[in-house]
Amino acid sequence: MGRPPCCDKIGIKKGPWTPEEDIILVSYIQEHGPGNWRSVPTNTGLLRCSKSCRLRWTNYLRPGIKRGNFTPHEEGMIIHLQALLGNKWAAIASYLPQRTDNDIKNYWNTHLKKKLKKLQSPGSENTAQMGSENSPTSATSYHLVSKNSFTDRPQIATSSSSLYASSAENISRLLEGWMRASSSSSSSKGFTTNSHTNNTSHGGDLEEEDEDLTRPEVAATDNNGVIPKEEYLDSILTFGSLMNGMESESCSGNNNKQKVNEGNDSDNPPPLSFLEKWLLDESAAQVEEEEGEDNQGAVMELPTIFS
DNA sequence: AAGCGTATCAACCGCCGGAAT
DNA sequence: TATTCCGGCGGTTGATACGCT
Repeated sequence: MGRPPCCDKIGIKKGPWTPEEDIILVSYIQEHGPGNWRSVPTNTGLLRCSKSCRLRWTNYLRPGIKRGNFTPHEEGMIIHLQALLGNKWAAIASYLPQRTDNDIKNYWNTHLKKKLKKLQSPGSENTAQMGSENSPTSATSYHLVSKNSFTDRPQIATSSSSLYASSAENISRLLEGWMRASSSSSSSKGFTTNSHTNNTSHGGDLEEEDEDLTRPEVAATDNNGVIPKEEYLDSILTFGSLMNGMESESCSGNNNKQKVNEGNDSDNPPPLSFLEKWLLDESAAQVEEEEGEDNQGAVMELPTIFS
């Protein structure tokens, strides 16, 4: 009974994805749109199982993904949503369209859990309550009083500055070349641009600025044939656009875009609820907050509307 | 500089629910 | 209705980067 694991097949490759595989996958999805993952390995020749393809796409290659460290507002949202929903990372991610559930899950496990534990520890004035690991907390009122408590976050450099050590230097350079050559013309089309416009519709806060925040440490491509991760991703996506979109620009600008967007359907939040209204309000507040400069020491107090 | 411990995150594993047959 | 298939989700792991001694 039950079906065998899809990855049990002989010849299925595991482990980190190579740039070549990324290009193949992106090209294929740009042409056919996400979905029907079962057929992806077959049609692309990728020696990966369908799950692996889907995961790679949704967690890494999908356009509109914001990388780098989380903003205090995002942290607040995650904490609050976790309290409300429990470890429903996909649900939580739907409120943070630029973040993947995997990212949120990782961030929770590596940062927030500890942070809350700290705050929860005896003697601490800031008592942020946590429920059991897998269930929503009963107390959903958090007062993460001082924004300073977030300042010990690892700096951007930790994740986004890590270089994507390409296993195929040639591909990296090829991609770099593609990107440079097309940056002027493709800057207004293709995945990245698409995602930008796509995600600003529901509370996607300050993507442009956030990108700026995450990019400075990513200096220009170094001289060792290693490209920064973000630039690498841009390259992959641009490459995919060029591969599939060049010959039929209008097609890629419409049909494919739509298909790709379908892949983000899960990102489309349900109709506005009380929670969502609050989140959007918070988002707006966040914009003002960020505009006001980094306002160190400012109070970030989460509302207690759910208590 | 080397060794060691810790943090981070991409990717895998296994289960579940819904769709298809 | 029962069975199989597929996509999705959450938990976990392993490789690597990072920081400290």
